Amino acid sequence: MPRTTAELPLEPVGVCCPSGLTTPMDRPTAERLARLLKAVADPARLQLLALIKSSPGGESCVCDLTVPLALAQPTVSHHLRVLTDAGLLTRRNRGTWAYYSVNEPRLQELGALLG
Amino acid sequence: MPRTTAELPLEPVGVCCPSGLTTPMDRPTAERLARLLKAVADPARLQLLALIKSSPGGESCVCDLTVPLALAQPTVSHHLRVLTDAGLLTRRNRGTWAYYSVNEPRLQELGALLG
DNA sequence: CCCGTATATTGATGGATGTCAATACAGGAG
DNA sequence: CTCCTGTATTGACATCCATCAATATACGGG
Repeated sequence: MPRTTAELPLEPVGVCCPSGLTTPMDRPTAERLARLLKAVADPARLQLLALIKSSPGGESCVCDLTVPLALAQPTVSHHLRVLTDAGLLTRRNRGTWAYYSVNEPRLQELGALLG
Repeated sequence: MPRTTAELPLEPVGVCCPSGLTTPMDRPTAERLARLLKAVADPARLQLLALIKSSPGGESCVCDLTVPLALAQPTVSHHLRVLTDAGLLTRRNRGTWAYYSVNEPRLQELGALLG
């Protein structure tokens, strides 16, 4: 994956399609939504979302996440990037630390897609 | 993937964890949920769910799905199997035909997980 | 019993992806 | 400027996965 710069955040769910898969879906739309769902469909990333969301202030820095996930720091950074590129996390730098928080409206849009 | 027999349907979402990722999640739980989400995180399978759900009677046979998906029949059968193994589709045989319908409560559980 | 149709399974293949070690980058302390 | 610490990126590797052609299985009709 030769990507030198951050990916554009994917577009929101709601603009493209009705909730609940109530209508046939064309391929391009399905591919966009699948990319978004793939961002969530990973055990480490689910744990990250749950951890960040349930941590005090609703945000965590990378160093607080590697231990509970039992993964190497670059791996955690990778997952955080995938979630951020999907628009599900927001990064905020404070000094040397990078704090991530969950973009909840975005998550809810994804959930509404299925339900 | 040497699988000679159909997989057990995965357990429902609700039994394992609160809605909305409001609490830290252990690895085994995260892996179960990720497997479930992976079943949906594919363009062809999203199209299948939308197509089946919006077809008359809420069910379709394989032969009605290959053309709109523009995929070979074995590929469609494969995706239907993945969704069925995840408990998101139900198969009902009528003569030579296999009719699939969406297990909507199951889908809603998945949606509630995120929202 | 044999054929045609509908569906499922197998095997092979190219491409995506999760993981880590090594390295690069950035900011603060001294 | 120079170290140290926290984070991001690169490169490599193993595994997974979507896809199709070929084949197998199942069912109904004649």
